[in-house]
Amino acid sequence: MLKTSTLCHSHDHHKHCISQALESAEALCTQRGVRLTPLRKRVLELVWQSHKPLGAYDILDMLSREDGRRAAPPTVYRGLDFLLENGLIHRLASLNAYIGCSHPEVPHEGYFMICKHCNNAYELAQHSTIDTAIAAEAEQMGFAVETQMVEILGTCAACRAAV
Amino acid sequence: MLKTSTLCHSHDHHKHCISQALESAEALCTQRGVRLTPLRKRVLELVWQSHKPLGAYDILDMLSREDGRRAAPPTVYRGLDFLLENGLIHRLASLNAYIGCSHPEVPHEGYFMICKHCNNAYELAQHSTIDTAIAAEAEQMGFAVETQMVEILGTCAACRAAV
DNA sequence: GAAGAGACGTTATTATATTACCCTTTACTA
DNA sequence: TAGTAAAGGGTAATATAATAACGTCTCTTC
Repeated sequence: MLKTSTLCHSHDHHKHCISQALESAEALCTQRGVRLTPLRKRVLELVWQSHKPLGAYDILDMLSREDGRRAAPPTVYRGLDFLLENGLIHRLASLNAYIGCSHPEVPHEGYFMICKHCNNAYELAQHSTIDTAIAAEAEQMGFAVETQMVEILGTCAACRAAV
Repeated sequence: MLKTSTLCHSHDHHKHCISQALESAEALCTQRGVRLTPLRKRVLELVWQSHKPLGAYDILDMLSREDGRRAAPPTVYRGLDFLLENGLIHRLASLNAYIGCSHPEVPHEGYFMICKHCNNAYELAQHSTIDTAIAAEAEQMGFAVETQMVEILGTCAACRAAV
């Protein structure tokens, strides 16, 4: 039942990946009656340009470079907040970083395996056994779950092989 | 199989709890040949004074108040680093906060349920079903786990009852 | 076209964490 | 027991992450 976000193996695939994400973001926003403004779209695009988690200030630098003038933090954080609220990206608390969500249609928490070597973050599918386990433990404690943070750091299969 | 850290229900119990923690910290450090210096001990004590996660700058303020003079950040962070390395406290990434570990004898990752209302953090026992689930998923991906971060935010049983 | 809401620019500030430098204390070893 | 290396910790400065407060512009809606 394990499913990871599809990683891109080529430049073309990656481009496809980004445009796919933007397209479905547009559709979702339209459907929900919220506005995917140019700024928000640009932030989303920047986040997707890497499959690796990106810091807010990284995005800020990219924006600034594009524009010439220096963008200010609230500009980026507003974009990120909107995208988070709409489930289009996830925040990785352990890295203070943000990453595109591969399945924004269904609101969900992100479970991640993060490789310390290549920095890729693999999003685990919802309804994994982890999900079940957490729900069960919470139930047992009488704890009402609101937000979950599951971030596993280590070495991915590819990097282990590459030693 | 669920076990939470014992919460203190009275002032006396709490005092007992702190001295217990300090005692076992002393023992562990001696056994490991590392030094639980006065500063480190003081930081540990401050962390334990609350069962709620405490920010580094909260600790800094407490230290400063005790001393009269203003302590500087590295003072606290060095203490926290030592305590983290020796498994005497855990760091909660989602809150940028630190909390005493109730079972420092066995090195382990912390799994936490954090109540948004009372701010208590309940540490789940190792070998919980969550543990098993994560190991299984990692295994399946060929991912070598190093560090885990499981932080569940919500409302604890006591606070739910208290509505 | 006036009122109100939403988006975003701008400046400043707060919160969290680290670096670099230097001196003292501790522990080891000859 | 003197010499020395390593560890501990004070201090100032800086880096990184996030928010607050306020103003303006552009829509919609009446």
